[in-house]
Amino acid sequence: MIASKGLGAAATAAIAKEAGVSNGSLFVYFVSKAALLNELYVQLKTEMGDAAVADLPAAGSARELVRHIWTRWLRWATSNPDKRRTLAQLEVADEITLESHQLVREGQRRMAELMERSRATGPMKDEPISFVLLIVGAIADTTIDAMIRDPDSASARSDVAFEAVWRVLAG
Amino acid sequence: MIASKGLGAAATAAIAKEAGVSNGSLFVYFVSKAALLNELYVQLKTEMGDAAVADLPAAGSARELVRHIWTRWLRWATSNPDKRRTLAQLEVADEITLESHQLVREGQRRMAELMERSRATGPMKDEPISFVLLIVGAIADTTIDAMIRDPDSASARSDVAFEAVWRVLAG
Amino acid sequence: MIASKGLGAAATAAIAKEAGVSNGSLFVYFVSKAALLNELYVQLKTEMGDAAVADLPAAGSARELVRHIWTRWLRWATSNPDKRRTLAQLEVADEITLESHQLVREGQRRMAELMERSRATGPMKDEPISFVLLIVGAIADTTIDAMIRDPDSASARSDVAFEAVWRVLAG
Amino acid sequence: MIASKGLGAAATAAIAKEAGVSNGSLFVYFVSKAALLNELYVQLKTEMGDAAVADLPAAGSARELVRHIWTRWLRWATSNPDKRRTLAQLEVADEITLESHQLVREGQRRMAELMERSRATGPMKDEPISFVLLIVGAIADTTIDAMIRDPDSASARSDVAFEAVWRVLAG
DNA sequence: TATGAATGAGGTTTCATTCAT
DNA sequence: AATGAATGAAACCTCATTCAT
Repeated sequence: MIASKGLGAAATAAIAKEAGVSNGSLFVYFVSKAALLNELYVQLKTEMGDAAVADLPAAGSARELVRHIWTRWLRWATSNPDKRRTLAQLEVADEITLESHQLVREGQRRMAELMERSRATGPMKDEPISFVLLIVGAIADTTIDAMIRDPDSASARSDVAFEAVWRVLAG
Repeated sequence: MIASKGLGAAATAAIAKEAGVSNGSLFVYFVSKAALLNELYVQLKTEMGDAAVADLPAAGSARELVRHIWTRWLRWATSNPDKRRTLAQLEVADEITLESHQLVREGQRRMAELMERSRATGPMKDEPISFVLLIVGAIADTTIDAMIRDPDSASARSDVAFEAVWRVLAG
Repeated sequence: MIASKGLGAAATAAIAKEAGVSNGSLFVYFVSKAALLNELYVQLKTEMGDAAVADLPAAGSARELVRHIWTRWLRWATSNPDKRRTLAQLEVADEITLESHQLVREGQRRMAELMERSRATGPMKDEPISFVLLIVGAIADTTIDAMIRDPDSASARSDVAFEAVWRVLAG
Repeated sequence: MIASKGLGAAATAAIAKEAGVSNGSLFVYFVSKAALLNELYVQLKTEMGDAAVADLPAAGSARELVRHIWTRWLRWATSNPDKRRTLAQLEVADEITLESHQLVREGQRRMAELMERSRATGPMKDEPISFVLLIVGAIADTTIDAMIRDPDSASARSDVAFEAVWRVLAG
């Protein structure tokens, strides 16, 4: 619902109906609409993070590992455009608390560690890792949007963007 | 108001009060709340674009010109954190029409031309210029946020991020 | 409320208060104010039509049957001056849709059939039945208003008006 | 404006614009919107009444005189459908004061006198003349509406309706 | 006298939340 | 635990009227 109509048009009554439960039941499980949104946000973000680091080989060069993550990340997003779009909306919603944002950052520690290795000797070696992660995330999101908008060039765009990311990280 | 409380909390009554006019007067000048937001969006975006390309020297290497833009751009954003935050909210608001987004894109043609020259021989030479612009914009926004969050390192962060952008564009 | 203050003064808030429910509850049962008015119109008009043809004897001359209807019709209207006044307002309200007007016409088919028989050999035999019905309705409404305005002469006026109607129909 | 959009959609601002004067000027000449509507009502009704009794021959049978009025009356209404429609709206508007309604009745004394002669020996001789006038007016309005709706049969309908009116009046 | 910007009360409608069943 | 009717605050918007110029 959020993906198609936007956050503003997602009334609790409509959400409950779509979920096949009654209006009141929604508030049995979520103390408020904000709580529901926060939980949804953390869950989607976690799912995305898990998808990105799934099947990560134990060994391999830093480039190979980042490439692995990059590919899974973008694949998840383009395979789940609704979830991706919902995430984009929730990311900037002011109902999402600081706690949720922090919780999510915890869940992406695995990815952070990998980035850490990749940029350790590169030109961004003195920046906070959180900043580096945000930069890479921003590029990824932009790439994903372009891929969804223009599926025919999706694969090529993903490759070019990965090279750009690698130049950012490793020079 | 939008900057501090978010778009959801910006009721027309509150906006009018803040502006020192009556509720009704607001609708004398803007046909609807959406119209107000769209006009605000276009105006802020135009102001930002103008600030970025102000005092652009007639000659100079592509790198110097992009550096010039980058500096002004980030300076405007960090000097006007409220406007920057408002813009970030409006960018994803669904009240903003396609027309406004297109109008804004027209206004940034100057920047687009410069980017065009910079990436013409680089690794992104075959991508649509709109995609390249979006990538650079995403990096800029992320950098701006970091600069506002941590003003002490703002200057250093801006420099490092510019180098990253240059690597993205020119290899 | 409509009867006493007019349609313009019947705010949904006032209607809800009068009905003993909250403002919001009104919109649980009626999708909009227009929907409420339309439903009210159809219901009142149906009630009036039903009252007019109630207890209609199976046999009898055309004149007797029309007289029967005339009497019941005027009795209903004078016994329910509020409903009658409301109906008069709704009849010309532009919130009432074409659908509602047509729906109402269906419901008065019984009356139409009787009129049909009455004017079949009279001077209006070549006019559309809808026109004949409207003429009779206009005379009835005018008579009802006069009866409400001056209750003492109500009975006499009803009789005289019926004779006039009969002259219109049957010559 | 009232004719086309209905009374509800005739805002003073729109009326002023249509009239080619400023918003404020309207209130220089009319103390309130209600005053404007009342004046319009009286004026239109007077115009209609005047049109009906224009060129009235000094002599002639009662039937001929009523026929004369009937013809002019319906001609005016069908030639000025906008005015007729406006009048229909104003007739039931609750902004129109009792004074205006009475004023109008004065203006129709000429017509009343004629009706008086026509029904003097007929079956409605004992009814108040105001009631008789209202009945005739109701039939006229219904006929006019039918004529506007179906211009092809307008002439025939006018004739048939006049005969009906005559039967009402003179038996 | 003419103007038109400013006003603010009032209208309809939405929706997160509650609570008796 | 599940329900869904009821709620009322708050949102957006309209418009008759005023008044300084």
